[in-house]
Amino acid sequence: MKYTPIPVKEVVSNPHVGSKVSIAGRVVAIRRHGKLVFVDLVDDGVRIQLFLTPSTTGEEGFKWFLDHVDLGDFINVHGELFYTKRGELSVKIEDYQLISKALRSPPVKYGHRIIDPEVRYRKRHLDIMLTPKIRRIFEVRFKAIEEIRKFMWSRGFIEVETPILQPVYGGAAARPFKTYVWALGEEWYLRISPELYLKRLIVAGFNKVFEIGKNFRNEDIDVHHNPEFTMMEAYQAYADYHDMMRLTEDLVSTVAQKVLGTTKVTYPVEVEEGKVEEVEINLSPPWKRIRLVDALREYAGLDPEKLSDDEVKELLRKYQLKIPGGYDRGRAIVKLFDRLVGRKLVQPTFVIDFPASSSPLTKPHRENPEYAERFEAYIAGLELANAYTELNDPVLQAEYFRMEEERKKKGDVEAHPYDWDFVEALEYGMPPTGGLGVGIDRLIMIFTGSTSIKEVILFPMMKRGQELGESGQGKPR
RNA sequence: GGGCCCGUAGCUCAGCCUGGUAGAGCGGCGGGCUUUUAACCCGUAGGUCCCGGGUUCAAAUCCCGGCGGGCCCGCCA
Repeated sequence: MKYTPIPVKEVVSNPHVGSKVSIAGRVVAIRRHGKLVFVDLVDDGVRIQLFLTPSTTGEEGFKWFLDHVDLGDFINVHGELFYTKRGELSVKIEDYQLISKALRSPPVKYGHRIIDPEVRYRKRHLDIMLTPKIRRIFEVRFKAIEEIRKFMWSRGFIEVETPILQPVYGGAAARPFKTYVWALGEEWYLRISPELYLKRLIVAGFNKVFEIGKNFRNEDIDVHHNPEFTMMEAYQAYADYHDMMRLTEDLVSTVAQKVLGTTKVTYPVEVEEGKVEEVEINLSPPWKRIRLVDALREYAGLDPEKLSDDEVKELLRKYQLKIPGGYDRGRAIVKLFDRLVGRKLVQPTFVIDFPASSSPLTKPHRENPEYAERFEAYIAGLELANAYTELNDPVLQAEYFRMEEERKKKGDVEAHPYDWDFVEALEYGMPPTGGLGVGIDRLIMIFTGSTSIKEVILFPMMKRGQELGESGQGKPR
């Protein structure tokens, strides 16, 4: 190329009118007015207008441009910066080269939304290319992940990587994806959580670790769930779930401030039956803390501590809730909470102290062993985070694993498998530890006001479609 | 897993109820236009009506099955 292009972003942020610039980008609009042509060029998400006439490029260059440059092509441009009569910063093209050809024209005009969600998600390159608002969602996502790392590093956490392929899955209640390792001749799993490996690192003597990565859960796909999703998990020695609550609210509010410039966001919430409104959500600490049983009392008018088992079972029937692996009072109460309360928690709320039997990796509550020192953080009705004071007693952990095995035998496909290796690790001694998992995709939903997780995942899982080939989007030229 | 809705030109959609020559706008292409920016004006081309089967003299339209998508419910501690 004759000239080395500089980013359009630099040109736009500090325009030296009258100087010559060399830029490159994709042609997204051509407006022809006889012998006077305006072109919109986009480079790395930044748009600038180009201007050409036979007098700027020469008759031949002018004609060649109109004959050969199409929407979607990349061109390299050299020319003078000036303002048009309407006051728009533009580059007067003196020289240009076609540097890459688009064989399909874009399906919609730049700046417009692609309507069909199937096209948007399957051909995300088009969605992002043509719709700056969509690109913005992902800019928020990538910046937020960067700021999460900076925050964790600043708190002294080290970032680690643990296995995604695991011989025994664990750390959550979920069905796994299976895979096969030819080298070993064994069936392995994609992780449903990094939890048990991260706790091994606490056993190893690292005091503060975190990992950002994909988890895989073989479950249904809906507006809140994608089978592969991104979690940030953190573990801190000598900490408990109260410390994790402070860490969570500091993390979310700090990252929001850095990325969005504010700790207030708006999100569409169903304020009453069938009526959705944009509600302002304040992410500043401290967040509300409420015991799970109190939340049921406050938001659903139920008092789990006074209900008999028969009454709990009746409520399960009423709301058509099932407990896989057989009735368990604690799990039933959590189910009722999920069904009746979760979606009502719009402002940031820590729901704390879960029934012990629902939380097999959590340390029993220091004052009442019927409960576990666990919380879930809710924002906009979304479960954003899950955390607890980690169970570091290998004897009790082994007992919980045995109970999970029993549940699995009774048909709970999501019960934990027994992880002997993890129990053995605990037997070498693990300090008191607080652990936290934050759903990154859901955090980005909250930051961007997105009501579907697909909006914040670059390539959400979709069923195999037909090969569109020549009938695909954008007409082949 | 259950319910409802959708699939027609590159895009957005009408036509379907009540069977009879496949339409519009935008985009494309050609022409006009010297400060536009969803430019404008004139002209023009463009179809696997999602796929398969059935009914019928005749199916985009009616019926059955399938595929894909969306929303809701269940499930997701």
